[in-house]
Amino acid sequence: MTANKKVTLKHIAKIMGMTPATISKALRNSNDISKETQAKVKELAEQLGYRPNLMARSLVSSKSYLLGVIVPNLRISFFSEVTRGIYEQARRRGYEAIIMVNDENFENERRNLEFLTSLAVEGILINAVPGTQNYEFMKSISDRGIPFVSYDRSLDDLNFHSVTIDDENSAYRVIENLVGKGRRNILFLGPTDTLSVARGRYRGYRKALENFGIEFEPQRVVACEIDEIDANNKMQKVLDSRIPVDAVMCVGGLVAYGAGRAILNAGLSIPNDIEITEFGDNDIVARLGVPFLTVYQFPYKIGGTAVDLVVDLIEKPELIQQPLHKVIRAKLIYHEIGLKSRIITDMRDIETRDTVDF
Amino acid sequence: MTANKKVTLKHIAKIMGMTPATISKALRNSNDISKETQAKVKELAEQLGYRPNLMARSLVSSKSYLLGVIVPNLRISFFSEVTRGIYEQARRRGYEAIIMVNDENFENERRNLEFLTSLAVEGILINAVPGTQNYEFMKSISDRGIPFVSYDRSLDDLNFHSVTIDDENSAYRVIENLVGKGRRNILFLGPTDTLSVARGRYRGYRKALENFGIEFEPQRVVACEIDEIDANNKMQKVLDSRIPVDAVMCVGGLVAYGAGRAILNAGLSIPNDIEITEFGDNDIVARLGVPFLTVYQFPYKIGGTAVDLVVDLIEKPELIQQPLHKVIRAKLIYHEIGLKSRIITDMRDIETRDTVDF
DNA sequence: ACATTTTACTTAAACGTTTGCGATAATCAA
DNA sequence: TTGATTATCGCAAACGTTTAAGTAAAATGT
Repeated sequence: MTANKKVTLKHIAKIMGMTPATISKALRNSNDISKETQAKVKELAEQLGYRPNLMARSLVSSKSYLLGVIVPNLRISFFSEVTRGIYEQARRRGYEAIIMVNDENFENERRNLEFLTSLAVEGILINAVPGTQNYEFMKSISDRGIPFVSYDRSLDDLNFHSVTIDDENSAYRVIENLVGKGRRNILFLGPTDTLSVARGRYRGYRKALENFGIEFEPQRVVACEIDEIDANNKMQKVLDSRIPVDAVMCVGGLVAYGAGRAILNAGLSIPNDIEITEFGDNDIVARLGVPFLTVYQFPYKIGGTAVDLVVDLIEKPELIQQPLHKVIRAKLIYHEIGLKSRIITDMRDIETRDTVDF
Repeated sequence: MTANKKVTLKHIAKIMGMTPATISKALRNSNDISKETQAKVKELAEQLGYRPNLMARSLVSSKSYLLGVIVPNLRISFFSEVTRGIYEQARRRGYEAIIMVNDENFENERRNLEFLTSLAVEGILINAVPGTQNYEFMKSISDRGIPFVSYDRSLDDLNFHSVTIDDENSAYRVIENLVGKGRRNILFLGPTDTLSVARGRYRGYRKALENFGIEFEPQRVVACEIDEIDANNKMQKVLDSRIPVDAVMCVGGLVAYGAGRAILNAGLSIPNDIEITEFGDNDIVARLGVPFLTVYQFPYKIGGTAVDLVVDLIEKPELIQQPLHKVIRAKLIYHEIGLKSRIITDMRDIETRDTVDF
C-alpha cells in the first residue's frame, strides 16, 4: 500500500508533473498557487503520508521552532512537573521542547549543550549543575544569540534571565513554622554556597534564626551533596555526634530522603523527635512514610513561565538587554500520612527587572 | 571576543583560505588532508566555537543518530526510570534520545509521532496509548523503514518488536502471595481488555484464583481508567456496595494511589482491612504512607534493552523480519513503612522470537 | 630523466526545503 | 487592438554539510 521510502516534495512534484517549489507553495497556501491545485496537492500529500523534513526547512528558514531543555533528573517530581509545564506551554507557543538530563554532571551538561546547539534550538531553558565549569561555554552560546533562561536555580554570574521561587522568604517561613511548634535546634542540611537555591535558603535560615532570637550554631549547618547518599552519611554523623537537633531543614527532596532514613534507622521518630522539611514537595520523601513540611513551588507554573520568557526573547530580542528575573510564589504544605495535607502559608508572585545603567 | 553569528564551515574556510570541503575533511580526520592542516583547522574551529549543524549533516548523510521516545507521562517513577535507561543506553550506542510525552492522549501521540518523523529519527521507542486509533499511522511510519519498539505495553496487533515484563506470571505471583497471607476476596482494579499489560495481569489473576481454588467473582473485577481520579471513584463504589474485599490488585501506580485514598477515606486500614498491590514500584503510592506489595519491573533495564533492540534494528535491518519480544524479569517487593523493603520472589529473563511461516 | 604514485587540496553535486524573481498565458480596461 | 494587470507556475539560489571525482604539484621509483 504505502510506499517504502520517505516521500518528499520532489516525489509529489514528479507525480503531479510540477516542480517542488510549486508543491511547497501549495502546501503553505501561497496565493501564488490556484485553489484547485492546492487542494489536489494536499490530497496527494495526505494520501502519500508526506511529512515535511524539519531539518531541510530549518536549514533554509533558520527557524527550527525547537527549545532545548536541560533538567538535572526526572526522578524528582519537582523536575518532572517543571518539564510538563515547559512541554505544554512550548506547544501552545508553537515550539517543541527537547528535553535532556544532566544528572548533576558537568560532562553531561556540556554534551547536552553541544547537542542542543548542533540541533539549532532557538532558546535554552536550563537548570544548571552548580558550579562554574560550563559558564564560559554557556556564555559563548548565549553570545551567539541563543537566549538562555535558567529556571529554579539561577545563574547570577552570567546575567541570564531566570524564573525562580523566593528561596530566602520561603526558608524564612519554614523556620517560622518550626519555631512556632517549639523547635529551636534546627539543622541546615545542604550546600550553603555552591548552589544558588541553597544560598537563598540558607540566607532565609539565618535571617529567621536571628529574628526569632535563636542563637546561630555553626555546627548545625552541615554541608552535603544534593543526593540521598551523602545526605544519609552526613545526617548519621550528626546523630552520632550528639549535637542537639529537633528539626532538619533539608535543601531538597533527595537530601530529606537520605536524612530521614538516617533518623529512622537511628530509632528516632519523625516528627516527634526530629521534624524534617524539604523543598519541592517530592514524592520520594513520602517513601519514608512520615509527615514532613514541604515548600510547594508550583513547578508546572515555573516551567510555563520559563517558556514564555524564552519565547518572548526569541521573538522580541530587544527585550534581551536587561536580564529579567521572575519569581513564582510558593506554598508551605504540611504533608501528613494518609494524604491530609493542609496549606499553611502563601506567597505572592514577584517580578523584578534588574536596573542597568549605561 | 566571540563572534556574534553562527560559525560554519564556510567561515572557517574563508579564514584559512580553503574550501568548506577541506575543513569538513580536516575535522573528520580524513587522510586527504595533511596532519598540520588538520591541526590548524581544529584549533581554529575550537577557538571559534564551531559546532557542526546536525540538520545539514543528517540531510546529506541520511543518518541523524536520533531516537524518538514516547512516554505516557513522567510523574510515574516507572516511566522516568525507563526514560533514564533509554537515555543512557542511547548515548552509549552513539544515539541521542528525543523524549516526548503523550499523557495517555491520542492526539498528543499523533503529534509526537509526526514531529519525530519530521525530525528524521531513525527509530521509535513507544509506550502507546491503549487503543487502535493511531495504529494505521504507526504502521505507515514503520513501513517507511523506521523501526518501532514498544516497551512496557506491547502492540501485538502491529507485530512490533517489544520489551515487556511477564505480566501474567507477575500477577500470578502477586495473588499467590496474597492468598498465602489468607486473602481470598481479591479485587482486580483496572482495564481488562484495552491495555495489553492489564490483559496479561488479568490473565494471571484469573489463573491464580483458579489454581488456588478461589471461586471467580465477576463483581470483583472493576474496570477503570489508569488514573487516580477514576480509580478513586470506582473503589469508593466498591466499598459502598459492601462487596467483601480484603485485597486490591491495582493495575498500576496511579490506580493504587486513587484506590488507596478511597480506602483510607472510608476509615479502613491498609493493610489490615484491605491490602493493596500495584505494578511499577511507584513513589506516588508511597504518598499513602501505608505498606503495599509491588511488582518491581526493572525499568532502567527495560529502557536499555529497548534501545539495544531498536539500534540493532537500525544497524542490521535484516533482523527486522520476525518481531522480537524480550521479557524482563520482575521482582515482588513488599514496601513497608520506614523503608524496610524485602524481596519476595524473582523471575527469569525470557526471550522469545515469534515463529513466522512463509 | 621520465613515468608513476602520492599528497593535498578543489570542484561539484547532493540532501529537502523555501523564496524572490521571471515567464507565460489569461483577463481586463480603453 | 493595444497595453496593462493578474493568475499560475517554473527557475534558480540558498541553507550547511558530505563525498565522489578531479587536478595540480610534489614525491617516488627505475
